[in-house]
Amino acid sequence: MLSTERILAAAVEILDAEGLEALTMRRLGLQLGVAAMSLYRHFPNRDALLGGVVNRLFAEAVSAYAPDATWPEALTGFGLAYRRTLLAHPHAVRLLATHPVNVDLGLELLTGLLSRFEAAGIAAHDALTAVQSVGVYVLGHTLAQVGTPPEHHDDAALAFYDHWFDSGLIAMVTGFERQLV
Amino acid sequence: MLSTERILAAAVEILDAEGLEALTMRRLGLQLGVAAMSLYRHFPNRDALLGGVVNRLFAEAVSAYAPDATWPEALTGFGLAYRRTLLAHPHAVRLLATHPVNVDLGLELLTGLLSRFEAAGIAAHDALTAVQSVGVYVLGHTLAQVGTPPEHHDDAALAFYDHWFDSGLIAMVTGFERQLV
DNA sequence: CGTGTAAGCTTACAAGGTACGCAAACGCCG
DNA sequence: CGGCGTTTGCGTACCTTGTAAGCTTACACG
Repeated sequence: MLSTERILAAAVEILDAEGLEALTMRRLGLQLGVAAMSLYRHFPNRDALLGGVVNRLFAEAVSAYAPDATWPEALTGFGLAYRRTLLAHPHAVRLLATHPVNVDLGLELLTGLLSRFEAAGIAAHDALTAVQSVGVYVLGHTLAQVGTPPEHHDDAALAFYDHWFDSGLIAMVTGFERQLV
Repeated sequence: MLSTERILAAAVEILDAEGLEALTMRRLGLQLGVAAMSLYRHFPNRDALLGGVVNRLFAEAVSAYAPDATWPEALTGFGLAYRRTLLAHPHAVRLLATHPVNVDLGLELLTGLLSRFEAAGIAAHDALTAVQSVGVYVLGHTLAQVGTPPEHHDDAALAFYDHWFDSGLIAMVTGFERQLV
């Protein structure tokens, strides 16, 4: 029996194993032992399906961490966890870039993190700005990393990206620390 | 007479006027008064053509500004100019996200900016980290902005994105200022 | 048992990228 | 000036992919 969940799970499998180009309706149907057109009972079109994959992965990223006590620590932890999840699904990063995460879902998933700002007396509006800034930094950075040609995928490159990521993240978080009282 | 330059210029035109989905080989040929297959004399395939568009737009962005004296000012100016160019070609932003800019071209275009770090005695390696961090922040932020559904494209939204962008950029630059002695 | 509804299937079509080989135009040489 | 190789563009055709439309099967419920 087909279900939204089963379809999305299969989609992520294909994505991870074979990349974005391989994620066609027919290929996905094959994976599920079903005809391509059957998928349209659950999604109006391919784009909606990809959107579902995006929301699923973002949820995975955010659920994978528990926010620390202070907001700078929690914010840093969010950035690290988000990056870790994205790098675990390298072929999905381009999807995240082109299919924005559902805003309401994003806010709901991030309440834990946002509450750390609230506890420090920071306006919700400023908290959101900081969290979103880190979010787009992580996405942009990961895009750059997964976009490098495969011949550069050695240990030195890994170390370079790790260091670069940390520097930028630290700069941003400390910058916000000064900015937000 | 067809040339790489003419093709890329026409591609950007179509992109700006009709969006990324409209940029097909046939449509581009039409624009140039030429058959689709003729384009393959200048590009091995569509992806290479899109890569050309990306490099062209990045060059436009970087050429559009002269770096200020101190590196924090120059870095901020770069971020602002890069964002301005991306927002001037909203349909191209997804391209920039999926087709990384040629590294050597990027470095060459950014020598002016990097020299400001050098003048302050900052290691080339650290300078690159800072510049790239701002670059991916700008791209990520612009992706988020152009990805918002059109019904939210009012003045309030514009102000929101502007403020968010500035906050994140300032945080990052001041963060690097503290980090880089 | 009859029937209505949900789940999946079959077929078919329209785009779109691009391989392949031909044709025309141009430059260079004798 | 004539021949010819090379460059530039074209026509045709093929394959892949998303998806519209309508059919079929099977199960629930009276």
